[in-house]
Amino acid sequence: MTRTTSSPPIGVAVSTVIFRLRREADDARLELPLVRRTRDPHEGQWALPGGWVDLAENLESTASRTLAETTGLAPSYLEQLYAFGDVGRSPGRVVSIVYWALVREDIARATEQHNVAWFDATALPALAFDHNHIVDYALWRLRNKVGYSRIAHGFLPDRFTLAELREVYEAILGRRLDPANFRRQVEGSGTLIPTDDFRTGSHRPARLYRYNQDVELADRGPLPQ
Amino acid sequence: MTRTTSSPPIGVAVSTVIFRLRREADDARLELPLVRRTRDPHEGQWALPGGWVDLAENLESTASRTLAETTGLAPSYLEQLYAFGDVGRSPGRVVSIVYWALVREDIARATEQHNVAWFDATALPALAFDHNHIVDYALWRLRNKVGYSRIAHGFLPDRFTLAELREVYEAILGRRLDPANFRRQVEGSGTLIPTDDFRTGSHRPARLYRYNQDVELADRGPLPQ
DNA sequence: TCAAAAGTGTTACTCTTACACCCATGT
DNA sequence: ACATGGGTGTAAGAGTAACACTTTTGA
Repeated sequence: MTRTTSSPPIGVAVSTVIFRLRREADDARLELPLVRRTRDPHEGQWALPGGWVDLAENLESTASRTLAETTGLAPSYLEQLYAFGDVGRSPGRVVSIVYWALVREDIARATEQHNVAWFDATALPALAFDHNHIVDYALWRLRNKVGYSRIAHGFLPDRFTLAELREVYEAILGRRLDPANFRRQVEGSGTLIPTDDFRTGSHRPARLYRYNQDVELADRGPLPQ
Repeated sequence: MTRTTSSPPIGVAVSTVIFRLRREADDARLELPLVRRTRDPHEGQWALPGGWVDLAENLESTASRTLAETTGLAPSYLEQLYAFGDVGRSPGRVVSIVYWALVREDIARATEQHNVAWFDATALPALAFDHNHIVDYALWRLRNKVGYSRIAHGFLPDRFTLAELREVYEAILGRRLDPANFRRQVEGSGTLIPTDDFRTGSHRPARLYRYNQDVELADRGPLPQ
């Protein structure tokens, strides 16, 4: 198990699937940013943002850095997704550690960079490498995780109404939820703290809630790192 | 995002947490094989089996290979656990893609290799690198996964009694389960097919069951790769 | 016939789901 | 006043957990 440094090295890269929630007239949908490749392989095609891992940079730091470079934002949630390293997935043997992230910004901020565009996460074009596959897996993980953890709040500001929170769940899960039952479940979980303020809108004002920071509950296990 | 091949390369390794079930008088417990390191760093300490990834070898293949070299066995279950790549975890920057596996063998076969020993998974000595942490995470994942998938059968032969299956669950979860309720749950899931044979032992014979291969149910999502 | 595991029955309790209904506000 | 979303009540059904009970074998 000594490292024999003869053959050409394996490239280690990090890519990140970054989700944001785009609110529209009657519903909301998931979007993610893609970068147009300017060189081979797959020149001209859209790909996940990412980059090579610097020798003195942690994997998660690389994900945060490329995320900031692409969107100008800091993630409200960031987690490792999977390490993809099959021999044929890229010329010259590259192992990609893929992360997935949530960002809070709803409207496209100063994110208008060249060669970066946001796409509907459920209707993507043909991407470079195995990136379609990776996005599918990230979507599955997001939908799964929303069921047993509090990540939905990664899309929301500090204070929000129950209807806004429910809208996030509905966008992720792709189906409507009963407002009455949703309220009871989320109130019963103890993860929300009601504030004294209300969001006044077109009809009866709705109470604003914020997160209970103390409750790290059910975030599913010890962090691996 | 071009690969600048100036600095020394990042090493890419695979390690594997291999679980087996050791049956004893009244209960069963989880064990895993460790390898005694013969060089620095951490010479003399116990570590997870693993090795460098060959340039033409898939990550999962590397896990299978090192698993076979260590135990002489083929895994009945093999899944990626996590990619550990923090800067300080090993001298010289190494990214370890860690897998976890189940093997069927109950008794120690011809596994008696030099510098390889099996340890109680819940009472390990101080291991090399961050391997204690990795094992903890693998144990958490195993316990978690047994709740919603069929991996428990990775420890059992083709045909088995419900008591044997329950014993596996009890060893993994670390607590007793009600035989009556366990039977109903597992029978109701439709994953088991009863055979016409019975295991005759010290008391009333117990029916043998086998797996329903058709039901890939609830193995939780699309395979990432 | 007795101990012990195999297997069945029953009940209480929790959680989910569906949906009826009242409340409070802007227009 | 009324439409609309905020918020409460309630009851049926599914799933869980605890435990009493019957069955079948080897010793």
